Amino acid sequence: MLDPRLLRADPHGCAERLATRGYRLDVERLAALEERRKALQTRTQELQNERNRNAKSIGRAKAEGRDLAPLLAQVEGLGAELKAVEAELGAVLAELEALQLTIPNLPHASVPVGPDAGANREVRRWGEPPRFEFEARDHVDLGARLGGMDFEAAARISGARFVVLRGVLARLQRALTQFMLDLHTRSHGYTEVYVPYLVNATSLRGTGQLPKFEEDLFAVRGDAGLYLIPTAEVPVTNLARERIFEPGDLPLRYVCHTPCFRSEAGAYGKDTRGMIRQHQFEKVELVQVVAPEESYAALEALTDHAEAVLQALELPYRTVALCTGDLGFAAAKTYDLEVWFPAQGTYREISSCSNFEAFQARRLQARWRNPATGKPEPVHTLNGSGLAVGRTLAALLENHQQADGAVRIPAALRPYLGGLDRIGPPA
RNA sequence: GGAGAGAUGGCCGAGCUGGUCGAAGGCGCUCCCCUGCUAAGGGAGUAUGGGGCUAAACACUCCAUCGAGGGUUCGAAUCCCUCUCUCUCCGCCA
Repeated sequence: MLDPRLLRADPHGCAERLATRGYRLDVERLAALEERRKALQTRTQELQNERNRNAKSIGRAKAEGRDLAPLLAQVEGLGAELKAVEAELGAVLAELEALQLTIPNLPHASVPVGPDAGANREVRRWGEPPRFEFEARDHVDLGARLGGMDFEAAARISGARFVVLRGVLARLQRALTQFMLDLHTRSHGYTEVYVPYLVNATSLRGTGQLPKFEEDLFAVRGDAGLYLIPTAEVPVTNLARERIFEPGDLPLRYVCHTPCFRSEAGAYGKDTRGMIRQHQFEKVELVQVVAPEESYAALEALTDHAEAVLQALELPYRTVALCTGDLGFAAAKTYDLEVWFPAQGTYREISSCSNFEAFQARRLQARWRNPATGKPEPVHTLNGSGLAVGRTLAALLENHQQADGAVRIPAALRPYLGGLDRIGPPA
């Protein structure tokens, strides 16, 4: 949610900045609603004030034993009028809120302006794409040869876009997860958290998945109104909801491993092969809650933390600053990390690191007491994948494959696999 | 799953035979005074969100909030209904 005061004070400025990300802000509609809101709210409060004063004078009169009839006659009709105005105000506020909840965040000034992914700006590259003396296999082939990556079994059990891992590949996924958690907790100052995988609608509204992106979510049957988490971002960021932090409490740095569930409605036909786009995948997520003036330094640091995983795993990647048109709904600025996939001969997203500024914090009512003003003000929130484990597994298989179909295990990961330095097809 | 109890400000805790209660009292915290150190004592202040006013802020003022939502009433922390959560006992269970 944008700052309602800013939206009121400078709607055209907001509209201009939102236009760079392809969102058209209906300034007239907003102004009309705002005008009605102001009139109705003022009127409501006047009537409430009148009611309160009347009630008090009746109370006094009763205490003094005076006749209440004339006073009661005086307030007749006031209640009905108040009720009517309140109802109208409620409707306008609901409409205003519904509109505000669907307005995306303002892009930061440093975000390159452009209509789509084509305008994204590469900021750096790390590592050399491997050159093979043979035809590079993709992770699906490699997985099949190694044994233990079974899409057919998953389809039988659940349907398309699931995978069953067995044996060394299941262990490899677990090893990757452990490695990432250890790196972030030991070297990057994050605290590991364990959180619910089912969350309520309020939590999803807080981080921005609702109301706009309900079709991407799996809702759980029954009347509890719960959803499967699409990312750990939701429960972890909601740790800050309805809280007021003291300056000394910040920054909060959390790392969390969870499965993620995405319905990916409408995405069928794209990236259908392999573990790249699944309904269920593992992810290690980094979340930070920081004082506003720290947030852009925190974004750089958080991105470095995610990059450190790729470097330790010796996976070539590039870092891309998303342009205004490619930015996610809630983000003010985003760096995507794209890892090299040899079989496709291209870089593909494996992490997305974003600063949401106060956009989520305002929806969450996540605040800190700014020592400069002494008042509660929204914090800034950030998150990034550190990393998506399924895609990391796929990238690792593909980048470290050998001519014989075996896969080299990078040194950093070996302690998590009992010292194994390669995994090969069963003898 | 069954039975019962409860949810009040940063914390504890009164109020709950409806009226001057946004809420006693205590603790904590902040500021001031006093005290030649530490201790003790006196005074003032100390919730959150929103509206109006303002170029903005301060100040001022109004509204809302006593778990959430609805209802009764001129008036609800107090009465009624629904929901959520917490605690105790029993059962079940990884």
